Amino acid sequence: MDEETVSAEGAGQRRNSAATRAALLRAAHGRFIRLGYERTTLRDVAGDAGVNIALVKRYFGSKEGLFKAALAANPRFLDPDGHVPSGVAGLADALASQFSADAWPEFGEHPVLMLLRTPDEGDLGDLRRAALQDFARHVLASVDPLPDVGTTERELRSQLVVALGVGMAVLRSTVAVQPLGDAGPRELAPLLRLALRALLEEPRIDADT
Amino acid sequence: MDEETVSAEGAGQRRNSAATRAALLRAAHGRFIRLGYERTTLRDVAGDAGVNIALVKRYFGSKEGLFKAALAANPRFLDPDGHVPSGVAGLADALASQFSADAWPEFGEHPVLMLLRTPDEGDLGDLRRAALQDFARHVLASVDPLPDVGTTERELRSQLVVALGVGMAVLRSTVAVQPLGDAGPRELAPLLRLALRALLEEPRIDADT
DNA sequence: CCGTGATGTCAACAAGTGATTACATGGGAC
DNA sequence: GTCCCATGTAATCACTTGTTGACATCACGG
Repeated sequence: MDEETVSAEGAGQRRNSAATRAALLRAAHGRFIRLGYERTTLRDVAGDAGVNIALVKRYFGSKEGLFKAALAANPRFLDPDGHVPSGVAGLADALASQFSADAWPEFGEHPVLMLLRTPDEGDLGDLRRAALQDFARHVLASVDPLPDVGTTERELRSQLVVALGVGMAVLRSTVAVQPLGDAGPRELAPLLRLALRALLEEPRIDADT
Repeated sequence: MDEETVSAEGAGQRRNSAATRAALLRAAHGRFIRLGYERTTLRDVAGDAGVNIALVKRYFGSKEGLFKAALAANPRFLDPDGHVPSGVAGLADALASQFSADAWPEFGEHPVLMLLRTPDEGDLGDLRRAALQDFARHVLASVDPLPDVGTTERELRSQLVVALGVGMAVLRSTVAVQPLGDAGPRELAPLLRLALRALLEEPRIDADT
């Protein structure tokens, strides 16, 4: 892989624990997003950060501690600037821009991919489940509640929107299916508006075509 | 994990290369789907099949050969019985039944998950890209072509449908987000009809709400 | 200027991986 | 019955991984 992407030797400081820790965290964050937990090796992370591997233990205790720290530093979806988009159109625009090509250049891939490809064991599974449910909650908060729809179906609808986003991220990054892989917000947003308006604003279709 | 799930000692045959090969393949297929390529170890596969690990080399050459064989044995989506569903309603029903809980009991998870969590190196990436593009092609074949829509946008629309399916599989199996995780075809189908009708039959929304 | 704690380096370990080799054994051909 | 090859077994190799402890070195207060 490409090495020395981020280095701890930024300023003149030869020894700076905060900078070292930050470089390690940034390098790990990128690898966790692009490669997942298993395929990320501490030696590669330390190589990216330009730092000795033993410092992972010093600053994060273990690989799992490093992963949890990166997970805590993961950006929130749909409101990276702190504000929730309003209405289906705004939500579709936000999804389109965040899930299209060339978004998240600092990570190389969509940060939601960090939540997948994680061992199911222990509390890591709980952490990502919570993060994705939070994602769905943000979707729900962006639109007016549908009348005549129970809370369970409302959750289901919002989670289908999240599923659409997750699937887009996976197909774009991991598999690079075309033309979805290179699609930008201008091509995606109109279609996402279609799907989101149907999933979040239209009554269900029960019987026939 | 659970061991001895499938055994080569089915019949009285003490030595049967075909049975051994099949048991190995079935055990590997299940593990590849549930755990992905990396977390699947040949020792566990051989343990599941009740067979010595060296037989993997004999029958499949290597771990990658075993993976390719399992990938070739993967069921086709949307037409496991050979017939393509017709119309958006039929497509939604097929998606709902294949992507809801308790489908694919022989694998434990949705077979599409085998296509993800695969190293990008070499021809494995090409294989899964082809499989997913084939999936999208089946989606397109199930519906009447939209007038006034170019082929690129048509492909994009069908791939968004695939993204929805992939996202559902991921959220259901890997993350187990509720209520999507336990949703059955009866809850999913009406909502999928909404999304699919919008994505495949409605004209795009360009300007405002 | 020196000691003391923080910071970083080095070498090694145990566990687990896929791969490979030499050997044992069963069953059918003759 | 007796070869003989397909089939299966056991042991091991070379390698990578995360982890660890002992040691070196820098920074800074006294």
